[in-house]
Amino acid sequence: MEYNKLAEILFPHISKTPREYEEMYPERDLPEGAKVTRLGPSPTGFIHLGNLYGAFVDERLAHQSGGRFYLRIEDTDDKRYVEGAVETIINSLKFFGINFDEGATMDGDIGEYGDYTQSHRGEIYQCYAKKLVSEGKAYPCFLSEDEISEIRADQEINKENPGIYGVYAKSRDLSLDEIKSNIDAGKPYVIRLKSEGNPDQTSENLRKIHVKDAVRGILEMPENFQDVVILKATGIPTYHFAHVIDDHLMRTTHVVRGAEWLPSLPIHVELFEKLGWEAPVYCHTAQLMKLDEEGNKRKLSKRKDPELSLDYYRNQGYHPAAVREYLLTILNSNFEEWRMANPEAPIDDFQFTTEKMSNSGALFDLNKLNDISKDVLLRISASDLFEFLKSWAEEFKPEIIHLFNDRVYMEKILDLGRNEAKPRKDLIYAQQIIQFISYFFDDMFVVSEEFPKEVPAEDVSKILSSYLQSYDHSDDQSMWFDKIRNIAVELGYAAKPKDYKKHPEEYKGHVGHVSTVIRIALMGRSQSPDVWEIQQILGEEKTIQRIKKYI
RNA sequence: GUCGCCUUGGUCAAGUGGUCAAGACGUAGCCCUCUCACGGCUGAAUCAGGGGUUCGACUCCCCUAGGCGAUACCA
Repeated sequence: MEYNKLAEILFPHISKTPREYEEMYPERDLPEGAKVTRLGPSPTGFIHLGNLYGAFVDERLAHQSGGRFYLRIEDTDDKRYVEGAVETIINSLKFFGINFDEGATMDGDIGEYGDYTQSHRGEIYQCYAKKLVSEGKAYPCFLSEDEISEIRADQEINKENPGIYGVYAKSRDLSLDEIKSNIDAGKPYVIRLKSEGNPDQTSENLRKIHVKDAVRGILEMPENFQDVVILKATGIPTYHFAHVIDDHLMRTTHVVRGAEWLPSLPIHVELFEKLGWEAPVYCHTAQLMKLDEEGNKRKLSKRKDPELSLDYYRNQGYHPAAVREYLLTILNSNFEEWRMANPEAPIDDFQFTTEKMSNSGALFDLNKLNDISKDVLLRISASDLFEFLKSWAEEFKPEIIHLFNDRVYMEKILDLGRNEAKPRKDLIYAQQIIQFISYFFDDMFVVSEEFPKEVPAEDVSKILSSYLQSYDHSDDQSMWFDKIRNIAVELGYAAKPKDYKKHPEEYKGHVGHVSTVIRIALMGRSQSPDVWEIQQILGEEKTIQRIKKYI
């Protein structure tokens, strides 16, 4: 067989040589140890927490080592393409602090290793397919869909491995003339790898390959024996081929991808070998899981889990720093420890390592996110928090944008109780924060709770009118509370809850019940931060106004 | 079915032959306290099962089970 002739017949339009591409995309000039990583989303327009999780690994690996992190659009499956998806991907990741150094952008490519969109790289893939054909390492396969399903049916009956290999690779041995006449007859074909693997997986001489994985250590797997498709009938490459070509030519050093790729790793290893290239370091990360209705762990799914879409967190108004911090705690088991030792340190000071990554899938834990978020928000100034909430409201809750008209007022509210030795941690995410502080604004103020049952109706008005009478906005906190104690005692309530607990028969209730009445009148709810502090923010006028409504 | 990966409390997990098996979230109780939050203290709760190897196994080996994934001209 004259493979060179075959290659010319199949790829007459390919004039560039592999060598030219090698020169076009030379080794990167980066410092020792610098890592080059990439994110390769398919443009379905949907990204979830799992994508962010992976992107974060890429980003840290590259930027921690002084390397490069680029975005490559993997759109070899035109059926999945969604308009505007690239923009969504870039924006969402940017919001969560993932920035690319090069690759596809909304305004075209940035960087020397493009094109960064796979559908624009047809000639490159075909050039290398041509090379493989010319070396007898790949061949055109004319098997139709029907023929392939027949083969599969046979294999199932015979309990053999499914796929195109060995004797089932019927197009392997076609002569040049047969191929020519097939092509002239207009028969569609794909290009398959001519695998040298041994299909007999059970035999003694089954060959194993060993691959170093930065997360999982040395992996031992059976070699590939499938004549996998590398170029589809359309001339577009499959993922396998595109991955190998692109990550070589773009000089990727570390390939971070989900563990679902583990089973196809042998294919990639054989492709790298056949092309004479060194494979990158693989980092197969565990998948983020979720609990399904039956209580089983399940990989995050794009269709089934819209609530794990990144948009969900933006909608709820989680601060990106909180999401990053959460992701890092599940990404690296020693992060939490580090954070406790370095509560104020910027997150980028943490040395992320692939070795500390877990290799079993973590369940997403909203409780933990919320807990982390409280601490993260505490470290953000009221001024920054104001900006964050305002831009969140502009996007997701325009009807409350007027709350941000009075910046001084809002910042005081956000800072309430945050500057003490034991600061309050009330704030978690925007949606929750707005609800939490709603009573500061007349148009959102509603009385949603009953007065305590210990306080009869006539006492409510007595308490509130005494309170109003004695109210002095300039009282300090202890003067203010002494007055409440006095009101309580005068009306037959215990000055201290402990007294009431000891002798419940002697009192109607205790000072806590009395102050709850005031709290409900002012805030509409029985639970809130310190009343005196709230009044100071609310101002004298609004405070008196709200009490007066009850008299 | 076959192949691969994984398996410590409800969740995230430390642990690499000898530990009373860390810690965090959650949870229960107590303390602080005018409510809530914060903070502090205390508690309940884990090595999937079975075989080996060893003086000794969460740690090494084998088997089983379970979970997840792959088995496409999807990625």
